[in-house]
Amino acid sequence: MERSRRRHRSRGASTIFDVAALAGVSKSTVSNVLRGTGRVSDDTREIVLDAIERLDYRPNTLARQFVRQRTTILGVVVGDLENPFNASLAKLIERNAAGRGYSTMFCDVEGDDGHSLAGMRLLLDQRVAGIILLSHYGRSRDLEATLTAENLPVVFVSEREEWGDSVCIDESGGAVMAVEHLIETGHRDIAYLTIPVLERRTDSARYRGYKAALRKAKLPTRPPFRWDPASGTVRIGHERTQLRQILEDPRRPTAFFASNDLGAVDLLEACDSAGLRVPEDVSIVGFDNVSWAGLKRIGLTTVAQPFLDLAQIGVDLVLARVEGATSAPRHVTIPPELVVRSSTGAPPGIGKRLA
Amino acid sequence: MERSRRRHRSRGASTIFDVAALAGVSKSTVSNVLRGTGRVSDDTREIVLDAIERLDYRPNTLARQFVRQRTTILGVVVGDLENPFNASLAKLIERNAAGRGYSTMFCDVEGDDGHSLAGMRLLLDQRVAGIILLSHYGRSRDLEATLTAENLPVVFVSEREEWGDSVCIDESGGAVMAVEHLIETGHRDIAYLTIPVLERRTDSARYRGYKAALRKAKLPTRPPFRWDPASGTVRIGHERTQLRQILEDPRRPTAFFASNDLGAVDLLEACDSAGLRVPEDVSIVGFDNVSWAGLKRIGLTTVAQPFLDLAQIGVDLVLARVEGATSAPRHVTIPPELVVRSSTGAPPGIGKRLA
DNA sequence: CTGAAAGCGCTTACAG
DNA sequence: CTGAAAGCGCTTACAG
Repeated sequence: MERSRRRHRSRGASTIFDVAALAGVSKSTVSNVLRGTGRVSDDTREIVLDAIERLDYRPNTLARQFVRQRTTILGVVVGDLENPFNASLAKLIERNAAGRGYSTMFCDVEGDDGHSLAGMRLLLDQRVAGIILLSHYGRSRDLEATLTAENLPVVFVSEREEWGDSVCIDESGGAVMAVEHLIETGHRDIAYLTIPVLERRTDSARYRGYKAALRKAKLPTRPPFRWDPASGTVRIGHERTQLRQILEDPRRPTAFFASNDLGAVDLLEACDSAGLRVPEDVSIVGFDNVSWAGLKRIGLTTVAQPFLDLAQIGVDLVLARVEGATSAPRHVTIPPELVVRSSTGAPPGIGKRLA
Repeated sequence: MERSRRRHRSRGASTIFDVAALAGVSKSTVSNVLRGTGRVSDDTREIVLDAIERLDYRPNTLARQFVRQRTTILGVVVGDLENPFNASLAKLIERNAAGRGYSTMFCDVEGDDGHSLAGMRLLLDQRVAGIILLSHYGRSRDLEATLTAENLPVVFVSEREEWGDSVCIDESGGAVMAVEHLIETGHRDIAYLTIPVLERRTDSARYRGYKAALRKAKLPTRPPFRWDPASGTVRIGHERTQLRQILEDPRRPTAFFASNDLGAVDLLEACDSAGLRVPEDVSIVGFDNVSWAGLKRIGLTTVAQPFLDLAQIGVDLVLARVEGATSAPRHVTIPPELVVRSSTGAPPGIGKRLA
């Protein structure tokens, strides 16, 4: 009777009930076999597995997720999926998660907060098992409140916040590598140039590395050049000026360490249009090694983030917690790598001297 | 009694039961209010809505999806999420879907088929409401079988297959625009150059446009140059040669229409290293207008795909079907747009004549 | 217009 | 080791 009622289901996929009936056991036993709960005799297991195969049975994920009130979905919150840095990371995260049986649900929280929050709600309503945050641009307050309230595993990738796990490169160490490369190439006047999209904390760490490297070499540091490429304005301390003016000033730095590749390529273009040659007149180092940094026409020397490691460790961290770990937040730091290309070279003075 | 049993739930979120109790009505009525099923008196509705608000009740999505055996999740299958073309589209699709209350689940099916199929299984097991396919690189056979078996709404974005809805630009029309631009600039010997990643059908359409434009102008066409940038080999008909040789041959085409931007930028670099100036010696047009095509150092003239329209129409099409439409497959074509930058100019002969 | 009841396909104590 | 039963939080005919 129960059987006949059930048959008006649209899709004829078999259920745990069918398997139990065919195997001549109870649903509980089938369930135990399915979940590998040990207390099933080998004979019974055989019979059940056989029935499963004969019926081509696959457990209904929706039912399982419902009864467990937890899914095998990972939520990925990302500032801008189109940004090549995020796109590279997103892809690898998806691959890693899929390899471990988890689906990946994305939420692009760029732009206005209303949309972002609505998007986050969708993610939370779907009861994702955990959340991976990529460059969420710091609206961390609300997030923290919401996510800790839900008691959801959270990992920051390429970013660090104390209230969740995190994996990122040694940011200031990477900056040191960048600046030391410039110093070795002969530069003595190096500026740090940063753009608004960069997360504040990341920005400070990179600037810290910049200062450390110069101090170690007993060279002067400059305050950060805060550039808004859209308007062309640069803020240095309390002073405001145009990038153009800086570039046209003969006392300009001979090299720029840009806080990320997007800023670096914008600077590259600004140099081009100011008639400055890179690297003959100005050297530029970027940060991230986004996918187009290696285009020959760009040839950006940059600090590479090991995307594969970031993605893998990020997924590991969040899944460990999803699957039960309850340690204090773990913070993993991995080493960056300098990639030297054609945007750096000896400063003009040295160049002449050598010639 | 039922009440007390229920209270060992971990999260104290209120359920439809709580709302019903507080409002003094049945769960059915609450459900009717929630789903806007019309047969509820205004008074009752008021009371229920009030209770919902007081309890900060939000329906349990997992339960709803389970009982309906359908989710509000859209699956996006993509060849390579890191590819800037796909990344742009993916982002906009996510934004559009979220705006309409649907979450987006990604599956990157790049590379080996085993992983791809496993990824697809995850998507299907999650009972996504519909599927959006972006450049899935043609392993269409299995896909069609699987997806039609599941009777799932499917839309192809920037691609066309008869067995699902689709939205794409007028591919051959775009190619005509590209080639006519070259003709107008003075070129008489134009080649079509294509790379392996391009989907076959797209490739043919673009080549068709190439031929049409040249024939209309009564200019000679060439067979497609099939280039594999990895090896450097070009296949033209049955002949095999190296791109380098083609470029060094004085009888080389004065302009290349590359089948997409990735191929175009590779060609640009090949020209650079062969000592050919672009556009003085060789003109290049790409296709897609990926995010970095506009970098000044690249400056690729290209046929732009209107990403926003593609994403929006794609989501519209699949959701229409998700929400009940049952028409025959619909195929939407939208116009492309030529973006002229610095990679095209007059051919060498004309240049001299003008000088 | 409203409510009682069955059902979706699993998991999870609990008995035996 | 195995099974009967309750329960997860909704939706959906069906009666009234």
